Amino acid sequence: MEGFFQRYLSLYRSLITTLNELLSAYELSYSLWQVIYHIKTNGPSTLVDISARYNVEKPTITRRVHRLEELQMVKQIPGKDRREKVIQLTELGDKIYQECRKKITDLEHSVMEGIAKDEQNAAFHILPKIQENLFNREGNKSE
Amino acid sequence: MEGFFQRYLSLYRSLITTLNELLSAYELSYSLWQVIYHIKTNGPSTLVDISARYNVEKPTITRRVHRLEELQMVKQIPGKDRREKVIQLTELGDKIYQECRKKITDLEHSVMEGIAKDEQNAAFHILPKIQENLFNREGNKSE
DNA sequence: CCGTATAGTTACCTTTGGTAATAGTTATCC
DNA sequence: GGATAACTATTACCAAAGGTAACTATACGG
Repeated sequence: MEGFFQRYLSLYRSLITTLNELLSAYELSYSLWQVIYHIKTNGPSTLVDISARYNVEKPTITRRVHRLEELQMVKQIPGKDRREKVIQLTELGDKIYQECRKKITDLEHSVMEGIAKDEQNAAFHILPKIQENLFNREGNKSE
Repeated sequence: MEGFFQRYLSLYRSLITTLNELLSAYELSYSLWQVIYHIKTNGPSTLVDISARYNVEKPTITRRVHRLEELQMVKQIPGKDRREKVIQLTELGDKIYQECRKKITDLEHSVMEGIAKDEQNAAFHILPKIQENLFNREGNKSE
């Protein structure tokens, strides 16, 4: 499958730019959206949860959460552990989630226009498999 | 196809990190690799050629080319036009291209292990179509 | 109780890319 | 032919995103 990476990576810039433009209407970017999405999907979460989920360092998530607090889309409450802070959506955050979710889903549909359903499914299935293969290869290298 | 973007973008970080690690052995990154790849594929090129190809601003390419010059993988010669500088690979640049090309192709293969050929083909075909759909959507918006 | 692990933060740095302005060169068109 | 526009490349400045190291505060295990 020579040239696959090129095609894959070529799409990236277009896609992330479009998403960021779409989200900028709410003063968001895709990286901030990820936090909102994770909380919405997994319920109130800690910084460590989120950083583990996206395989990103903690300070990166600290920053994102602070930004979302400024935007009043998220608030932190103490966890059971006095170290922990549990991050949850505010009402505003939830409202904005709904709106963005809709727009992103629309975009997901419009981007697939004219593409056969079975091709869409193939691509959908293949992506996590590639990621797994990548991960395994990484593992092997450090043995 | 809900969740497609998430899957797509989740793979991105893993992939670009792996590629950058692979290329770091040659003091390269994927963004520098693009320049080498373009010259190798399209022959000696100007800055404008490259920036148009990757849809990236000219100063960005100026920087990449300067970096590649430092690494002595690329050199600039005057074009027919006294404004133009034509960028071409040095012998070293060509040698490194060959080595990286091989490693990247190996990676492309290993990442597809255990994935049916027709699924691979579907994904391969779908990516440019998605990009085109994105592009058309962009176009419509500014009308 | 003390050493270690964990959650989160802060300060600093790197990579990557964009925008605006500019110099030098060529094209165009009255 | 000369003014004006267009084009190539560069420079300086800025922004987004993420990483590392060091630190604070708290929890836990023996």
